[in-house]
Amino acid sequence: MSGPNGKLDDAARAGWLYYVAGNTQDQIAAKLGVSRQSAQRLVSLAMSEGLVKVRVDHPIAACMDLAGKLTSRFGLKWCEVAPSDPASQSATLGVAQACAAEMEKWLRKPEPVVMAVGTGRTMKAAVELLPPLDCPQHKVVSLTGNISPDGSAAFYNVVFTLADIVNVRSFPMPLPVIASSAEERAMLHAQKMIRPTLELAAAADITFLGIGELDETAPLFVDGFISRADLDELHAAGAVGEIVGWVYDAHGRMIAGSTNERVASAAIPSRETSLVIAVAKGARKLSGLHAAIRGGLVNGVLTDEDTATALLKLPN
Amino acid sequence: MSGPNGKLDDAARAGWLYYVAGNTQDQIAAKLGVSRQSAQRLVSLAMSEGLVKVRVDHPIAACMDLAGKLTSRFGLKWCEVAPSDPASQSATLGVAQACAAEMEKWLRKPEPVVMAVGTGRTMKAAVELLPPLDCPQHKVVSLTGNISPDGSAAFYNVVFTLADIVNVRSFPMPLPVIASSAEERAMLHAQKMIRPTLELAAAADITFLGIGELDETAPLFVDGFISRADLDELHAAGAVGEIVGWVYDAHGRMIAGSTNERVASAAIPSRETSLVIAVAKGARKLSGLHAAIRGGLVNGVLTDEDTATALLKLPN
DNA sequence: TCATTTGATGAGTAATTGCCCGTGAGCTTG
DNA sequence: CAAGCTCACGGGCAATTACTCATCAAATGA
Repeated sequence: MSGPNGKLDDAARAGWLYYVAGNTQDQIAAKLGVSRQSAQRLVSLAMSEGLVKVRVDHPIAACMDLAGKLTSRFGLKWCEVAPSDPASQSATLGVAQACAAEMEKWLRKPEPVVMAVGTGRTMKAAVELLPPLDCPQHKVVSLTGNISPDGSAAFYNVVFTLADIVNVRSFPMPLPVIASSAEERAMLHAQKMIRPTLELAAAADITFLGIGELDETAPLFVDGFISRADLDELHAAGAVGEIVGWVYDAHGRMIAGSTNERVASAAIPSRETSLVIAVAKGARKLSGLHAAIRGGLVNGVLTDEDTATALLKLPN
Repeated sequence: MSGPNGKLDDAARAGWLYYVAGNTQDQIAAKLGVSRQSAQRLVSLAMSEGLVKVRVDHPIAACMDLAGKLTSRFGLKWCEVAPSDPASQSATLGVAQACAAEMEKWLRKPEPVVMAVGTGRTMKAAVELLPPLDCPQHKVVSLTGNISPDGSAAFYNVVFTLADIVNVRSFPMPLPVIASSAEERAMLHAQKMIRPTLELAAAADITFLGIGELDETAPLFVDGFISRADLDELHAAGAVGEIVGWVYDAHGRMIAGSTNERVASAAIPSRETSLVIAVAKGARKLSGLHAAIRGGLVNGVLTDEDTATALLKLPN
């Protein structure tokens, strides 16, 4: 009767009665003829010995699992993985929805929050999914300029879109994305009207950023912010991705010189004081996302299952 | 975002965080940005929607499951199924251990208990597994006589064995198992010394009984309590099993006449006032056990996995 | 033999969970 | 448009569970 495994037998019994039959620990104690405390120990033992296995039958479960792995693997502060929807090959759908949900969560907080936002198609899609909200206590600041090279408003700048939907104090950055020279950038940033916005960006509590790829379809190039020569020069320097215009290599180190000397965007908010979330999915953004994570440019990730799986196969 | 399935997504998330990640409902509430109560509802929803599946990885789990099925199928008050140990083909091992454990549980109760015991190899094996106990508050009464046809003490009468190990007031029945005639039985039962024992048996709180098969190896026949002619007569009357000498048919109805008119054993205690547990396993005892259950001769069963599975395939 | 260690136990208590109920938003119906 | 209805929500509270601690008995070892 009382062998060394008699204990585990009882633990299994207790676990079964608790998790499968739904008994309370009091009932289990009565049925097993032990004290309630012992029943509790048995249930706990059954769990810690792995006798009880729980699985969640829902696509979300795999996502939660991947998010947990990414978090511990790359030392993230936050991570969420959206289901990859094989039905729609929309570049953004699942991730954008999740991003909108997370933004909404922050915007619904009663205490004032400073939210910084980057730019790009994914971000644009996300803010368009936001429901109308009234949150005058918050501030939303753009990290990038909103002026295209041709002088028009940059289409993928998202602060205006967001402000259309959400009643919030918004702070666009009335600058070009990339200045024509380092000197011009310095001059622009020295403007009285710009300083408060830059300071606000640096004080962000929460930051949502898109990742720009730097292949032939690089948004910076396609949208005309940088030239073919700039692109070639960046490639030569090992550039793999870009965040609000700042270009970095495969280790997440900023490229020295080149277009980075002229980027008019605010710096990425401190990962010490702000939760900085990269929102990106897809094979084309994989290396840029990976580099941003391993380089510590971001401390939060929002991506989809496929990309998360791919990330886990890459080195730290 | 908030589709009809958004709710289930959240429920799955909550269920995952709760059961897999081990978060408290407060933590889940914080992560999902809802109130604790809502988190509780989500966890509960995940469970009731079947999103969360729990399984216990232990031989015991299958036993608990079978026990539950037997209980509801045959309307039992109590049921336990011991694992079938393929390693040892001992006729009794697992079941006897479980029987000993259950007996011990009763004997450890502080309040006085009247325990009635039947006879047989399984019961004998069970009581031999009992640890020494001191419980003078209880009474153990034998339902069967302890005198063999040759006048010696019946070997498989278990009260003496039990009393050797456990310090308890024991009440053997100083009678033959089967009298030579109905008249002799009446006379024996009328004895002054026997009446209190019979009354005690009728007042049992808990009863443990073996099931006797009635094939060629019927214990009653092999041990010489009944003759070949008796056995043939019983077969002709449809007998399939025997409990403390009382022979019954496939529906659990007592055989009228024949040896039953001479059985000196006490009646099986009332299933209204006593928990009457049949302790039996094996294919040879299957029909006898099944008949005893469906006929309501017992309201508790202790058997092994194989026998339990076989029982479930038989009609009510 | 006796002191020490180890492990199990139950009391007490803090934390967590389950559930009832009033409230209010959103919807249907007259 | 008002009245009635449904239902999700969160406050509050009781039940349940988890954990800490002191105690005790068996095992161990000098």
